[in-house]
Amino acid sequence: MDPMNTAPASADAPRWLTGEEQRIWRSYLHATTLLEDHLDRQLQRDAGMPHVYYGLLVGLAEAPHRRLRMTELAMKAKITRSRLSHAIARLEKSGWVRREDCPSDKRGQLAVLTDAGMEVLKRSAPGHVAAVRQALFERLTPEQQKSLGEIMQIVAEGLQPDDAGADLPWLR
Amino acid sequence: MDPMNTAPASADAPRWLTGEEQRIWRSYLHATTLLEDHLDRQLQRDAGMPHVYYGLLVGLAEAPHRRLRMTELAMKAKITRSRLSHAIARLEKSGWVRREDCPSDKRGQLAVLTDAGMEVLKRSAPGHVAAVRQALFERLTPEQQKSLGEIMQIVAEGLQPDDAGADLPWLR
DNA sequence: CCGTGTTTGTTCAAAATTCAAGAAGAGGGC
DNA sequence: GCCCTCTTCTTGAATTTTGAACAAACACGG
Repeated sequence: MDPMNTAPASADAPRWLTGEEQRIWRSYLHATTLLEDHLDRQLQRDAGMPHVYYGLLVGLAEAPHRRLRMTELAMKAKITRSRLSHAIARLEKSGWVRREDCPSDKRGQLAVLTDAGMEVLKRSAPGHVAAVRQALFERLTPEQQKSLGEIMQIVAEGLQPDDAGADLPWLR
Repeated sequence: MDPMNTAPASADAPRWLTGEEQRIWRSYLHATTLLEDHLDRQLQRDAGMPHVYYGLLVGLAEAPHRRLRMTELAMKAKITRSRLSHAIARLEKSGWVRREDCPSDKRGQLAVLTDAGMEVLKRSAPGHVAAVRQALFERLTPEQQKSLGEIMQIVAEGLQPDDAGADLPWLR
């Protein structure tokens, strides 16, 4: 009846994590930071860019005509437009991306993957995939892989900026 | 018999991710970046520091006498000593940590959690735990939580700098 | 005690990220 | 048209992170 009764946000007696939850959370933190660092170093060494930037090139390579509006690319990569602006500037300086004006919207910019960008992707993709494989998939059973996919899907959905009000169902 | 036969590293025909593996990997990337951003903003707003810094305070709070050698703290938090140096400098400027010389090793430094640091921890912990709960645990079944713990444990173990040569068992 | 190699922690500069602010265009309503 | 609001993207400054280089102290074989 009373929504405040079932979700006391953060007031009153805080509900701490149980010992088991703490172990899970710590494992999560350790695994994710170690993996991200690992891939960052691998790509910095082999491709000359951090993991996020690599992800941007992949996003462009998959898009029709290898180009995407800034906002779309930002959403696809789950980063802010500001961050993307800086990132694209850097990738442009490296010659892997160029900007184009959007014909239909004079405010808009298209990020376009250059041939050089496609090249560096082709060249570094195998090593990157191998790293992901070795760090993640090779260590997990098929069941664990499936489970991981479901779990991450759920978590991601719960955090989409779009679904911001998802925890206020009575306002929908 | 021949180790090279079972692990062609990254040469020759690269073994790409299957469609299902790609979905899993993307979900992983989206979930982890969204969650880390979410917690970073939450803590920046409520505690005035990013998530990693908060983790450092927690690490100190758990340590005997609320103090830890720099290297130990760095290992506990899975970050480099360089990064830790900067972070501690910042936390020191905020008054939440202070440095002490290590008695037994003149090279060493101890990072010590101050009372003010303990205060900010106490004050912001409930909100942080609530955020973790809401973003992660509340959305997963007990089985999924258990599975997540096991998976992350495995991944983390595989990336520990200590275990660097774990994929070269014949050298052990 | 003297070298030699390692560990510890810091520093610098360069790179990356965040946040707030802002310019410029789009999209209506009137 | 005009006004108002929202969207798009960029910018600049401050913060954070990285990687290499470094000094100081340790460890230890000789």
